[in-house]
Parts: sequence; structure tokens; C-alpha cells
Amino acid sequence: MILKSQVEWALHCCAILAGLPDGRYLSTKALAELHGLPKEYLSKALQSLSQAGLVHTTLGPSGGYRLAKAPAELTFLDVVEAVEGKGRTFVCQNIRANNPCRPKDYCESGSCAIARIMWEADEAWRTALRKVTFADLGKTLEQEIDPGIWAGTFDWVLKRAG
Amino acid sequence: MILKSQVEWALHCCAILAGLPDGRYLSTKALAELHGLPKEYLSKALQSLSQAGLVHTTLGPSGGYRLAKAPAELTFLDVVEAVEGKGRTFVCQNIRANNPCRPKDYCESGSCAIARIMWEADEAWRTALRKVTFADLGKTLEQEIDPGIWAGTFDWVLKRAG
DNA sequence: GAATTAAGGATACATGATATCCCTATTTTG
DNA sequence: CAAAATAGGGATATCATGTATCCTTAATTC
Ligand code: SF4
Ligand code: SF4
Repeated sequence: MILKSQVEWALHCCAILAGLPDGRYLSTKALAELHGLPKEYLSKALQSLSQAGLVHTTLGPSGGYRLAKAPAELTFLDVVEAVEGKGRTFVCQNIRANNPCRPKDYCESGSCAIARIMWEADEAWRTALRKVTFADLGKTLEQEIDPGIWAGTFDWVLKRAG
Repeated sequence: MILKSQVEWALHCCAILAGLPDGRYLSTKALAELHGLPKEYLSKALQSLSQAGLVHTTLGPSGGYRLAKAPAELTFLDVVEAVEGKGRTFVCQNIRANNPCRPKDYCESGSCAIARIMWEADEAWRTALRKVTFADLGKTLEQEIDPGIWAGTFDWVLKRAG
């Protein structure tokens, strides 16, 4: 059970978009170059973000993506769920219904303890991701990243932003 | 990202084994019949439990599986990790190294904020699973399951336990 | 009108999950 | 001792999903 690499890509792209000045857009091409990723495939991840309403897009030259909300309103969970889906990681096949000791067509009284426990763990994971916004991430990155690279990347992005 | 169905199978099998009297063993065949699962494939899941040291096995007629520890010492996380592996669900491809603004062979100072946040969420998931033991589960199931089915299943299992 | 862009359909490929079959060594049963 | 039953594990087939590329269309900018 491993998250798709598109999750990582989407998180990085949102981190960049979160640093973009208001009203500017950054294209798939620029984001792909910046991260060394296949442009066409990265595009699918960005489309997922778009379908989830997390980013806003414009067409034509100087078009591309920007965040649809303020970085403080966008959580890691938003991005992860946009790419990976909102489904639970534990899916119940209801194998208890195969128990030969049960009367046929016995009606279950809701979800069982095993499924509930697994789903609670799922929810703990989601809660942890919901707590972190891209404003939080921006602050941390600014402290941790080499200032030269930070500034250089910022310039690089601005030059290519429409 | 969905857990393998073997996780569900292994959890159910451990739930049954946790109710087994001391010194008794239950075979793959019995566990497969009880849950309506393909015997040969369920066997792989049980082998994972065995390799992780969670169950003890004996060969020959009347052989099979029993828990290696007391139910109160066996956690959901033990079983999930035995089947699904102990690896993190977020794997970092280090795509920041592709940033064209970086000097070549720039040495990263440890793991970045994005990866740390994802790994912390992972850890929250594991913590939730580590909190629940099969003694806890047993108590819940005893309260929730129809007493007739509960007793009938217990008898069924005892008849087939070596 | 030409260039650039997001969106999305079609397709191929790789990987991992699911499932079955078969063989071996070990242990109980008779 | 012989037969039956068991866990363990290798080999293989099948299917779903993730990864990746290519191409077309519609919208936008210049
Ligand atoms: S016992 Fe729970 S987890 Fe197992 S099959 Fe039934 S509902 Fe699903
Ligand atoms: S920035 Fe973090 S998550 Fe992204 S590639 Fe680097 S280490 Fe991995």
C-alpha cells in the first residue's frame, strides 16, 4: 500500500503555487521542468487538483495554474484526497457473511468492530493531514531551505509565471 | 491506495485464534471454510503472520495455527504490518533534486518538510492501530455479535481445532 | 491568424495484487 | 511402519492499477 507518486508531485506543485504572487499563473510546462517530471503525466495530477476545485486555471499563452484558495486554507489532506481519492484505505468484503454457522440471509447490524477500528485509524491519518496547511509548509520551507536556492527558485518561477 | 484483502483476512483469522483455548491449533483449511476464502491463497497471509512471529504453528493432522502471544499483547498494527509490510505509505523520490536552480551535487540537509509531514500522518495511523489489541476486539465482538451465532461459531471452531 | 495553454480520450507498458497448482518436510494417527 | 494431514514455499497465470506517452479539441493571448 503505497501512495501514488502523483501525490508527491501535486504537493510540490502546490507548494510552489502557494508562493506565487496574487493573480499570476504557472504552466504545467514550468512545473514539470522545475521538478524534472514528465509534462504530460504531471498534467493528469494537476487536472485532479483542478477537478477538486483546489486550483484555478486559465488558457492560452501566460495561462496555467494558481491556487483557488489562500495557502492558509489549503490543507495537505485536500491535495492528497484530490489525487488519491476520498475512499477509505480499508475496504470490507463482508467475509463474516460466509460463516457457515450463520442462518442464511442473516441481517448484519451495521459495520463490525474490525472495520470500525481500521476506519478510525484511517481517520487519524486524515486528521493529521488536515492539520497542516500550505501556509504552515511555506514557513517551514523558508526556514529550512538554503536562502540562495530559495531566492533563485523564486526568480526562476516569476520569470515563467504568466 | 487500498490495503490488500489479505489484511482483512489476517485480522479475522487472528480474531478467531484469539478465542481459541490454550494449546489448541486451528488449520488453514478450517479458517478458509469459516470465512469462505480460497485456502491456498489464505495460506500466504497466514505464512506472513508466521514469518512475523505472531503465530505458532505445528505440522501434521491436528496441526495448524495458534497465537504466539496473549491476545492482550497482539495489536492490530502487528497484523497489518505483517501482511502489508512495515514500509511507509509515502515514498520520497527526491524530486527537489531536479530543481534547475540548484548547484549540481548540492547536498540535501536531511529529509524535507513535505516528507516529514506525510510520515507524521503515517505514524498517526500506526499509533491508532497500535492502541487496539485482540483482547479489546474480543470484548467488543462478544457484546455485539448475536449470542447464538457466537456460541455456534465457537463450537464449530472447537470441533475442528487440533 | 498563429502560438500557447488546459482538458481529456486512447493506448501501451510495468508493477503489484489475486489466485491456483504442485512439491517437500514434518507430524499425528492407525 | 504406512498413510493421511499439515505448514511452507516455489512457479505460474490472471487481473487491476499505476505509470507514461501521444493526440485532439477548445479556449485564450498576442
Ligand atoms: S467482520 Fe467486519 S471487517 Fe470483517 S467482513 Fe465483516 S464487516 Fe468486514
Ligand atoms: S521535497 Fe521532500 S518530499 Fe519532495 S522530493 Fe524532496 S525530500 Fe521528497
